[in-house]
Amino acid sequence: MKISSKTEYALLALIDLARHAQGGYIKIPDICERNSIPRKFLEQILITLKGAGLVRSRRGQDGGYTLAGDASEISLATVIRLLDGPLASVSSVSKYFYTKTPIEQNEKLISVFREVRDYISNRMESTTLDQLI
Amino acid sequence: MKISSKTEYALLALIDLARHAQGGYIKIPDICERNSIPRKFLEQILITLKGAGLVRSRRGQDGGYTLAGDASEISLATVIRLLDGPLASVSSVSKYFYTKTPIEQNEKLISVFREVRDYISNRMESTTLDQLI
DNA sequence: ATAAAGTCTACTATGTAGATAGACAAAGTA
DNA sequence: TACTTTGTCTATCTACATAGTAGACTTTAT
Repeated sequence: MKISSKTEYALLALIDLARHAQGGYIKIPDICERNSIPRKFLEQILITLKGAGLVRSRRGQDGGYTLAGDASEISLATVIRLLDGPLASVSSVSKYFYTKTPIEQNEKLISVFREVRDYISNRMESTTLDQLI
Repeated sequence: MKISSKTEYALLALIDLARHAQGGYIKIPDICERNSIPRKFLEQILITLKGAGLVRSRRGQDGGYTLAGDASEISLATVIRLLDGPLASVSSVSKYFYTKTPIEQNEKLISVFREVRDYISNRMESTTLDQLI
């Protein structure tokens, strides 16, 4: 029922990039310092973000990171799913969602959690980076 | 962002007890069988529930468990908090909730998560066992 | 060439989830 | 009283995830 610090750092880093979008490529140490993120940890996170096409990078002097597209195209849901996996809030919700629910499972209980999951999903899907600058 | 199976089992067990409220004390093996819960695991969970005053127990022949009060007095929130801890969905939300938010923290980001946490909280607080039978 | 970046691979520590095992205690029943 | 049936307590275990750290390597601008 919580978000990992990996995801939290990823979001802070992306927002940092969005804020400094005009400044060209932003260096890892700058992002780290402004957001209190451990350097080596952020490196890994950025590589994941790059793999997903959310950011671009350049090496060497004047290198660094920058958003690959517009901040309005990146939702919280995208980032969370990338780093933390599915948003489901109870294991059965995702496990049995597409199959028949076992008789033992409580339909009403499942539906409460499904409702919560849908709310979270909508909220995260509809919030984009540009709204967080 | 998910509920542990411990909590899931606890809820299933409590609902089971609520369903069989007329039948006096319900035995652990019966609950296990009806809900596919590992026996020794459920034992521990029930002891926690008992410690919190949600259920009562009796040993020996005709022993077992029963709800301590009315099913309408037990909310999902109570059970989840008891077994999984706070409902907060991002570490900073609970960590900094009562203190000054560090400048590095993104106010808007925090408020999105706070909003989600509040929604979950309300939903879980207002859903009680008797609605799940 | 060289310095300043990012990149890749590996490792480690710590905690938590999800159990399992077995001795023990109480309560009812013959 | 002895026995059986139930819950209770304590200890232990394995697997995996989280949250990082270390260091050698590669690319690029000057």
